[in-house]
Amino acid sequence: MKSQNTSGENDFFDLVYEITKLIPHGRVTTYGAIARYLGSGRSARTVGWALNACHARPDFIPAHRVVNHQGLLTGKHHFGNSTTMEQLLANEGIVVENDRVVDFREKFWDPSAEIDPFDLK
DNA sequence: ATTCTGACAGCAA
DNA sequence: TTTGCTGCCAGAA
Repeated sequence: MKSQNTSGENDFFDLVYEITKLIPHGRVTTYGAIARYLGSGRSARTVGWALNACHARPDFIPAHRVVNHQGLLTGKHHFGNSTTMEQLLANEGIVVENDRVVDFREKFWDPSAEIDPFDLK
């Protein structure tokens, strides 16, 4: 049965959306980090698949803050124009050089490490 | 129902 | 070191 979760939705997709919306302004994370936080670990592809459907969501999903583990804007092509994602990141102070987030490691925001249980309640 | 693809990531050679 | 294959989950044909 589908039990309701106090943190949000139980659906993998919705979970991805929730986490993505929790990404701080000016920070980025990776598909694998989200998947890992969800407990799936290697289901990073599903995270990307969920974000692919984020446009179908009424809520704004800052999917531009989600990149692959290299810091590459692999999904930029899904923002309509290839430059939209880069523009959004640049708007947040994130410098994108050659489709890659500059100082990605500094900008990286790991949900499983940064989110405290107190912040979730 | 089966097969393939997809905004990834990890591991083997 | 780089390259390639496999695993993962969900949806479309």
